[in-house]
Amino acid sequence: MKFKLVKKDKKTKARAGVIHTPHGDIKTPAFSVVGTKASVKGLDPIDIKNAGSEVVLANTYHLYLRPGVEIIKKYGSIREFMNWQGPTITDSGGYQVSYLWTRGEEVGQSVKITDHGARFRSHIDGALHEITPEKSMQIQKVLGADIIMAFDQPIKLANSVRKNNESLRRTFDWEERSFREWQKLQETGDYQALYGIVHGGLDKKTRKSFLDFVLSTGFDGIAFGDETIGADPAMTKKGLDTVSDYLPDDKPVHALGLGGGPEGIFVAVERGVDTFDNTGITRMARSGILFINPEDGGTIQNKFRISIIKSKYRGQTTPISKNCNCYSCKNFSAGYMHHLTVNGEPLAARLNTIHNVFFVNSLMNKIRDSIEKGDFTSLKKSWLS
RNA sequence: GCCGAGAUGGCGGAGUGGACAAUCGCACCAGACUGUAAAUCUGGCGGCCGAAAGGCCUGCUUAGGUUCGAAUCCUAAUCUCGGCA
Repeated sequence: MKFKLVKKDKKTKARAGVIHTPHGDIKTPAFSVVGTKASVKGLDPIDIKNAGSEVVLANTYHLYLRPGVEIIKKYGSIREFMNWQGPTITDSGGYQVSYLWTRGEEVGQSVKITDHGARFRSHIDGALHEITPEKSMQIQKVLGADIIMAFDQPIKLANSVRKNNESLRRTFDWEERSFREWQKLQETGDYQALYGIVHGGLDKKTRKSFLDFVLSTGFDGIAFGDETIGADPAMTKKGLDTVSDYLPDDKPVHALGLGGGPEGIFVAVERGVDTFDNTGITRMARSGILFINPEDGGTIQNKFRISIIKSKYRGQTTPISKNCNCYSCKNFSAGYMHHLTVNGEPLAARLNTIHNVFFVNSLMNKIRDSIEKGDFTSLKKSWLS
């Protein structure tokens, strides 16, 4: 993998670049669409490509449980398994084993995390499993993504300081072990870039020491995780501001689970984020929340989105947006999309997802163009003011 | 025409003397969605006032009646469904 910076914005830390991977280039800033179980729900690889996506992010935890590494081995990698030709990323599964259960009653029963690793029960059949940093790397080697993540344990702001400090200490150790195991595994096969994850929440000192650790260890890229990067743009701002001054030019930066829609994207990009993934964009599509740009009435207040299930769209003969060039808007009316969504037709998931993914990819293209032309700030103004 | 069953909120359907403005489901309305256990989840849903707690009004086909009290019991009417002619 090689990251090449094309242009840096003068007023902000936004940057345009290219990530060269063994399976294609990713022009940055870019959105990595999420295909957790080697599938972007509702889309096939042609749809994904036509919606403008260059990279897909899958998940170690889910694919390890199903179909399992032995099955993926038969295909070669998730690329062959899902027939996606382009670059891929896998998340390490650290996030999943730590926090997948916190919504249920089984908190503390289904997962036990020690310095050695995470023992947990499968959400599918209850079987006991363990993922260690080494094992996460081994699984990700089989999955064969171009970019892989170190095994970590995200903190939660609601947790006690003591618990979070333990997670942070453990994550340093886990990431170092991930790195050592990864070095061994890269002796064969296609090169997989390993990103180290910078934790620390809103604490500048911790963030900085994590960043220093990631840079000095020799990871190929930098990832930001935890909830401060999540849904709230104001929080994302604070979280990224802790270390955005220290990001190097020669390492790509990924925001894991960046939320907040267009606003969150601008916040992240102007702080040096090159790639990000997000599940809401595709998940919201399936429940009928669709993005619209400023020309169609998108604002910070409405979060640049509409709900296609609202009765006002019943019978509308025009598309969601006349300005949108996505397959759905070019071929179908808003009234038909409303009808499909209200009725839970499988086609609704596809058309809605295509729209949202295309929308975000288009925004990323506009952002990239504006950085190259030197007018990123005015683009941002036209969206956020 | 006769015999039998029934009529509850936009719909389906509970409740069969007081805890009922009425379980629940659907529909509808509003909201949420971070490295996806999510085609998911949450809230509202007779009217009026209130941020809420709560208060007032109207209400279980219609008209009477019994009762301290009726969606629930009685009488009649209307309508619907099933069976027989």
